[in-house]
Amino acid sequence: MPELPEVETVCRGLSPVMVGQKIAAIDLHRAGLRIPFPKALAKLRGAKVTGIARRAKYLLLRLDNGQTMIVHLGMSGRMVIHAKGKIPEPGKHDHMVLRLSGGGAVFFNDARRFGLVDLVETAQEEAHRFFKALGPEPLARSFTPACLLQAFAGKKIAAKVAIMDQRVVVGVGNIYAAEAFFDARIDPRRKAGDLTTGEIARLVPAVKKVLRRAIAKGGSSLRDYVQADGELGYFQHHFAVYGRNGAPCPSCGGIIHKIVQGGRSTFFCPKCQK
DNA sequence: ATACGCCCCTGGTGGC
DNA sequence: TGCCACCAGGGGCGTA
Repeated sequence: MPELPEVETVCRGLSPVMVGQKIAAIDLHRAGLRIPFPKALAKLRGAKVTGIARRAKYLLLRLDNGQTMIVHLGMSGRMVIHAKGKIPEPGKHDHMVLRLSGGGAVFFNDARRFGLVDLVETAQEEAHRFFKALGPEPLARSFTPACLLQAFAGKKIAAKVAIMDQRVVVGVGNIYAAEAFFDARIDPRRKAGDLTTGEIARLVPAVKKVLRRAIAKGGSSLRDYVQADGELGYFQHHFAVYGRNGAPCPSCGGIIHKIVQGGRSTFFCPKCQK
């Protein structure tokens, strides 16, 4: 159930395994996930992976045929690396198997099937229906307080719901939204358009901080994970508020509350976050 | 344009 | 031990 830091970790873990390798075969074990698997996947045999990038929570596998394979892990997707000679039979939820020229394989496993795989001409990537409306990357320099202030202007929805809108800024999921609002000491129930310049100036660095910290943690755990079982991107986090309803606030010792916003759980400290 | 609810799907967990 | 309700970190899309 990856958020941006997990996807970034998967991206970094997959790179040394896949970049420079050719796709020897792609095995599909069902018709598709959230969207049908593109027919053209079958034609990728022999294409070389030239790089792996991330946009929002999408993994982008750059190929030397001018195309990019887009992979989204959804809520439960995993990429599992199997070394040459140690490739098991695909299991129930291993929907796509990428076999590499070096003899290894990468399994895309997704129990809930909210993930997706698509194929796009790299040159036309920006115009892809999933990408054309995306906001800035949260860790990019272009994501500034001025930028968020403008995006929030006039919005009547709760600020925490708004920060998860991919048109405002990409990749801020439910966990890190909660953590960022706690870090910035802002009540997640506040209307987005009501946040002051000063609050926005706290929120933007808070978003960057919680994401950077999680990515750093993922990176440090990467080697162990690959060695353990090939599964990428899942590591132990420590959260200040997420999932801690009823527990003491790490700052004031008060009780962390849980509410529902936009159908998702929000955790916050009413004493610290105003 | 904005806001909101729905839906895709399976598995883990906790209560009874 | 079994059953079952409930919950889960995403995000596109339809409707008002």
